Amino acid sequence: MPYRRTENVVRHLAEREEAILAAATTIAAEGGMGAVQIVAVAARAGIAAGTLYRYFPSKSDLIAELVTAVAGRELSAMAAAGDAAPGPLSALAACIATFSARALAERRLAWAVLGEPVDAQVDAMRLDFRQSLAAELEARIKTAIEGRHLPDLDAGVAAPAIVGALMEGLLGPLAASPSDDAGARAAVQTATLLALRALGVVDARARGLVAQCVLP
Amino acid sequence: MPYRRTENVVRHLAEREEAILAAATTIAAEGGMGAVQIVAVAARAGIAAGTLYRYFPSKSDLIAELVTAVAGRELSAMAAAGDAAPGPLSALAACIATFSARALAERRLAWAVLGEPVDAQVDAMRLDFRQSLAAELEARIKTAIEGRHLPDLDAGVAAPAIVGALMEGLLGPLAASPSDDAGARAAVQTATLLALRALGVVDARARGLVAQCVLP
DNA sequence: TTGCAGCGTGAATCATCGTTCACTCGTTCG
DNA sequence: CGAACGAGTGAACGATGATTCACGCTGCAA
Repeated sequence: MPYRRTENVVRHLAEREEAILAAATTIAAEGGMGAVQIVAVAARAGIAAGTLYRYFPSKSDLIAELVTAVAGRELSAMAAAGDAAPGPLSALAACIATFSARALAERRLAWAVLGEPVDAQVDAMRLDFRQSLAAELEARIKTAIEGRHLPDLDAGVAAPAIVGALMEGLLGPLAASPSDDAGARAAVQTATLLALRALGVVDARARGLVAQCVLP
Repeated sequence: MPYRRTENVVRHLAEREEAILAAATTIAAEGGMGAVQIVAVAARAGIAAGTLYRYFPSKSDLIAELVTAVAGRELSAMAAAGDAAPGPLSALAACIATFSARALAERRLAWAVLGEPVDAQVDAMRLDFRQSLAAELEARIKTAIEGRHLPDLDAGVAAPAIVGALMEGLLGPLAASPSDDAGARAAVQTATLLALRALGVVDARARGLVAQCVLP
């Protein structure tokens, strides 16, 4: 029974899978989803195209893991920021600001994973991410409504709308890319302010809700 | 000098070009941009693939004309609705509500032309459309700010954000599709309300701003 | 040291589509 | 009524990119 899974072998395999995923992520962050091609990823990871298929059964699976990883990281950060906030409204504000700030910090990657045009097969996975983002917001919006912190409104429309607004207002090709850190911060604050006001918070800025955010 | 452009010939050519464009639009409205393929469009128009190239130099040009046609129609409707309104705020409300209502009425086509993932070459044209939408809104937002109808805010972020919010909140795959006319109207009103509040209008509903819209 | 499991390889293959082109045939003009 | 023009055709081509596979090589096991 030769070639048992030694420590060494296992580690090597895991490292290589990690390297492939990292290569794919880097390429996505540099050139968008369109640039994530098997040969390119393999080359970046220092292996041949065929080798990649020893680790991922198909390109779709590779992309799925990539999206899942990024989404998981972002969703946790967002949830953590929300949970750390003192009340429903500041939780919402923290979620929105955190998501915005982190997305803006890795703008290209965020856009690749969230909104950039790709083929349909790949798109299905990103849908989950947007769905989860919207779900997280929707839950917090509903909580705030129940606690009378927000006026009654259709959270099912509002949550996706906020996701879309942040995507298009901060990440998409229409958005002006902030040149420096201060500009980015200002954009995040503007976006947060817009989102909170949309939900019916009239004096978000005065309450100091827009300043919160957790950076990567 | 044979084969001069007779009335008949000219009309025939124009009709055929129109038919091709109509076929492409229908296919886009049914199956999204991905389904707009040369052979499929040609078949739907009742001609051969090669014939299509007598009318459009490339697929990109075909898509460009398709997007331009739809965009022009929608932008005019939006501008008209805005111009007919009595003041800057109701103009904004009318623009947003009109766009939303018309987009929702042809949801699949609107999404295909505005947001649906496709390849990069095609995407450039849709960018113009989103750009124009944002520009129209931005101008009206600035007017309203100058007239002190809105608080000071960064219109360059707000306008794309609203476009994104409407796209994602009403058209995108996350949005629940309204089953009936009343549901659609409610969704449009919710979206309009959110957008106006985001801009700083605190009592949009009370002022009756959200009821306006011009249907197709 | 030797045998062999299984990783690594990368050229070949397959699939998808946009685009072309040599040819047919209906229409127009003299 | 022909001759010529040019619309129409659709199979073939080309480009791109994912996926496969037969073979070489590495490094565990005995």
